[in-house]
Amino acid sequence: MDEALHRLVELRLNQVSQRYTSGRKVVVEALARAGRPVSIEDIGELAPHLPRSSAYRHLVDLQQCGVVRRVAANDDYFRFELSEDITEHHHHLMCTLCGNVTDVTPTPAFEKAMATYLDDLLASNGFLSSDHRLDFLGACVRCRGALAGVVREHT
Amino acid sequence: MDEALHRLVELRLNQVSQRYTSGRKVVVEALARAGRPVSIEDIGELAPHLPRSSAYRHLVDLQQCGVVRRVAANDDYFRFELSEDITEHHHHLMCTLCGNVTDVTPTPAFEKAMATYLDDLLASNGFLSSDHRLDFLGACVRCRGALAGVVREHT
DNA sequence: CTACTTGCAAATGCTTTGCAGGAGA
DNA sequence: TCTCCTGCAAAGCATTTGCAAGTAG
Repeated sequence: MDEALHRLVELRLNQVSQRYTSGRKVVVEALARAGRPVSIEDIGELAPHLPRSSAYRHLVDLQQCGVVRRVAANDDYFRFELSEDITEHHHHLMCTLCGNVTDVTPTPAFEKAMATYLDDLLASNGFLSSDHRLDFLGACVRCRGALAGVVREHT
Repeated sequence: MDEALHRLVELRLNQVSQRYTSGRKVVVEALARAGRPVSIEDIGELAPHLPRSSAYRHLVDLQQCGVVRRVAANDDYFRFELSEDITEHHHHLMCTLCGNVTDVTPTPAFEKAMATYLDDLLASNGFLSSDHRLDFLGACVRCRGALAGVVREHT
């Protein structure tokens, strides 16, 4: 299962004359295991022996060959995830309380509405979109639970 | 027209014991005139006499009182725009060729689909979203025209 | 007068890069 | 053996902050 992923990454790296080395593999595995956008900090924890400068460099290389996508979260740190043609198209739930990001897959009904909207944008603005990102900001279920506790105490 | 905006900003600043000074007014006017998310660089051009450190500080203050929202574009620079309760809810068209960002207002049909999707997210993930951002990445009409020219030349 | 503002210069901290040694094919 | 990769340390650069003078009310 992960074999297919590794082979795909190797192929894409080779296409730009680069090698799938152990350091790069570590990064890819960290992203695959996380299943959500991870920060450099996260990668530092998931791969303790990998120097930061190498992690940054691997991420740049993996972005250039289309394996990784950089995600701008609502805070000051970039996150990284496997690109959607490797995983699946998804949206992000960003908790503004704890900062964590979760993936969600859109419902068919919503995807249909999005497709229609894309057509509208091309017709009305001449804008041809190749990709989009939809991020929801709010409170995750954990933080909402914690908040409810606090509120209860104060009443 | 702009009078209402200025009064609103002054009110919000006063609520946190801050003053609506000329420097802050310059920033607000730059954002209002631009009508799209602007970078610090843009602000530097729109308000040449305002020091950067002051611009940054004003933006922080204006964010804290809910007048300004920071937008993470696809490149390395943050952009800033008036918050949606002052302007109107909108999405972004981000051109990956020239880097410019344009605002678009969603169609009623799409807004309806979005509302339904929000309900789904609460039901399925327990995530209560207070806000969302939808950015389209692609090629704007200008750049597409320029590209077409290049492609034509090469055939 | 007292509290908030502002400009300058210096600091901060994430991210990038030069370089020299190491490794894949 | 020729490229590409990697680690370290140093540099870059957008953004933040300390401080002292300025200003609003």
